[in-house]
Amino acid sequence: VTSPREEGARLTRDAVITQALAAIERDGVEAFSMRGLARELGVHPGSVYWHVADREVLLAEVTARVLAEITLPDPALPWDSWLVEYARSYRRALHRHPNVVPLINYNLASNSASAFGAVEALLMQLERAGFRDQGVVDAFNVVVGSMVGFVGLELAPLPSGSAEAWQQARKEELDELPTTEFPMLTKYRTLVANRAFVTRWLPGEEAPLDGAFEALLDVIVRGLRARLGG
Amino acid sequence: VTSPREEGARLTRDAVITQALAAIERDGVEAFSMRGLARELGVHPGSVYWHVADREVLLAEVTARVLAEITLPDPALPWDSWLVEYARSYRRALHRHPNVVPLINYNLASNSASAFGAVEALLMQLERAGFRDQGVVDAFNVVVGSMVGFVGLELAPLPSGSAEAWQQARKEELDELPTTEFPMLTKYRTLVANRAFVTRWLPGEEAPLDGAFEALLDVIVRGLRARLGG
DNA sequence: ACCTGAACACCGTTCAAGT
DNA sequence: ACCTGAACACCGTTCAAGT
Repeated sequence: VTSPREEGARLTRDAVITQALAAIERDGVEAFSMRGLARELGVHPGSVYWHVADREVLLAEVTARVLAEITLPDPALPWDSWLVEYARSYRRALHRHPNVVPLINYNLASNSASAFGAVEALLMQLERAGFRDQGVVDAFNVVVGSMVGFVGLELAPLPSGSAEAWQQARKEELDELPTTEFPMLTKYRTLVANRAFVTRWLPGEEAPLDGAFEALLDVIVRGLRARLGG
Repeated sequence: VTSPREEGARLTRDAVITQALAAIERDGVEAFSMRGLARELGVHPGSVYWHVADREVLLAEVTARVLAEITLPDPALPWDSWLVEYARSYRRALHRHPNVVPLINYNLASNSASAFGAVEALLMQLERAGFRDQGVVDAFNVVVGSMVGFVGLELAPLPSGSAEAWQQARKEELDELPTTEFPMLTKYRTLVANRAFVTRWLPGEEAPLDGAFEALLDVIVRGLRARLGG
C-alpha cells in the first residue's frame, strides 16, 4: 500500500491512474473498487470523479498504460522475424501485468485503444511479405486474433475465492478419468497437466505456456508463408 | 422478462441457471446481479443461495450450458476437416450467445470446465494427423489457444454505457488519421473499418469476422501440415 | 479549480427463524 | 428440505456546498 501523494499535495489524473494500476496488480480487477482507490489515495470517493469520468474510463487508461510497454521491432527485419519479435514483446508486456489481462479480454474499448502505430507497422510488414488488399487484412486479423487471444486465455485469472480447493478438485478430476473412455488423456496426462488449455489449474503466471506460444508463432508464420505460395 | 416458475411451484437449481442465462443473454454479464435474478424468479435473494453456492459458481454453470451446445464432428473425417468443423461449431455456439463470451474469456474456471470429451477427441485427431508426444500437446495448444482466443476477442463487449458517442469517436479517429504518418492505414481504411481487430467499433455480433476466422483456420491447418513435414 | 458531505440506489452473502 | 426477514459490509455515482 504505497502512498504516492505527499501530505497536502494535489491529486492528479496521473496519480489516480498510477494508483489504480498498482491496486489491480496487487489484488486483481475483481477486487478493485473506486472507493477502495480513494481510500488508498487518502481522498473522498467523489474526488476521484473529478479526475476521471467513471470506473470504465479509468480501467481503459490502466490498460493503455500496460499496452504502452510494447515495443515495435526494427522494421528492417525480415517480415517473419518482425512478426515473431512483435508477438513476443506483446506477450512479455502482459506477463509483467497478468492481473490487467482481464481488462484486455473484456472490452472492445481497450482492444481498440489507440494502438494505431502498431497497426500501421504490422500492415506494412504484411505488404512486405507479399500480401495484397484483402489478403493483408486477413493476415492482420489472423496474427492479432491468435496472438492476443492466446495470451488472454493463457493469463485468464483463477476463480477468485476457491483457490486451493478448486485446484485440488481439478487435479483429481484429471487423475481419475476412466482409462477406457479417455485413452488419449490417460496417455498424455503428465504431458498435459498444467501445460495445456483446459487441463490446467494454475494460471499462466505460475505455469506459463512458453513452448505452446512458440509453437503458435511457428504455425502462424508457416501458414502465412504457405498462403503466399512459398 | 419471462416467468419460468408457475405460481407456487418450487424453485429448482435448473430454473435458476436457466433464468440466469436468459438474463445474461438479454442484458449482458455486467448488468447481471443475484438480487435482480431473485426478483425475476419471484423469490427472496437468499433463496437463490440454497440452490447455488454463489455468483461465481452460478456463472460457471451458465458457461457450461453454452459450451454444451458444441458438437463434435464425425471422427472419421480427415483430421484437417475435423479441426475446421470443430472450430466452426465452437464459433457458432458462441455467436448464438455473445453475451456469455466474457465469462469464457474471464475465468480459468470455465475454460477448464469438464470438456474432457472434446479434449480427448482433439488429441486423437492430432495423433491421426501424425503428431507425437510433445508435438501433440503443442498442436493442441495452438488450436485451442488461437480458436478460443480469436472468438473471445471477436465477441468482446462494447463499453457498457457510452455506445453511440464512443462509436462515433472511434470512427472519426480512424477517418482523421494523418495520411503521411499512417500511409498504410489510410490506404486500407475502408477494407479495415469494422472488419479488423483494433480498427472496429461494432462488436462481433453486428460485424462478424467470418472471413478472418476462415483465414485463421486455413493458416493453422497449413502451418500444422508444414510442421508435419508435408 | 479542486475537494467533501451527504445522499441515492444499489450490490453479494449470511444466518437465525420460519414452514 | 426449502424459503424469508433482517442485517452486515460493502458498491458506483451525483451534486450541492465548501475552499
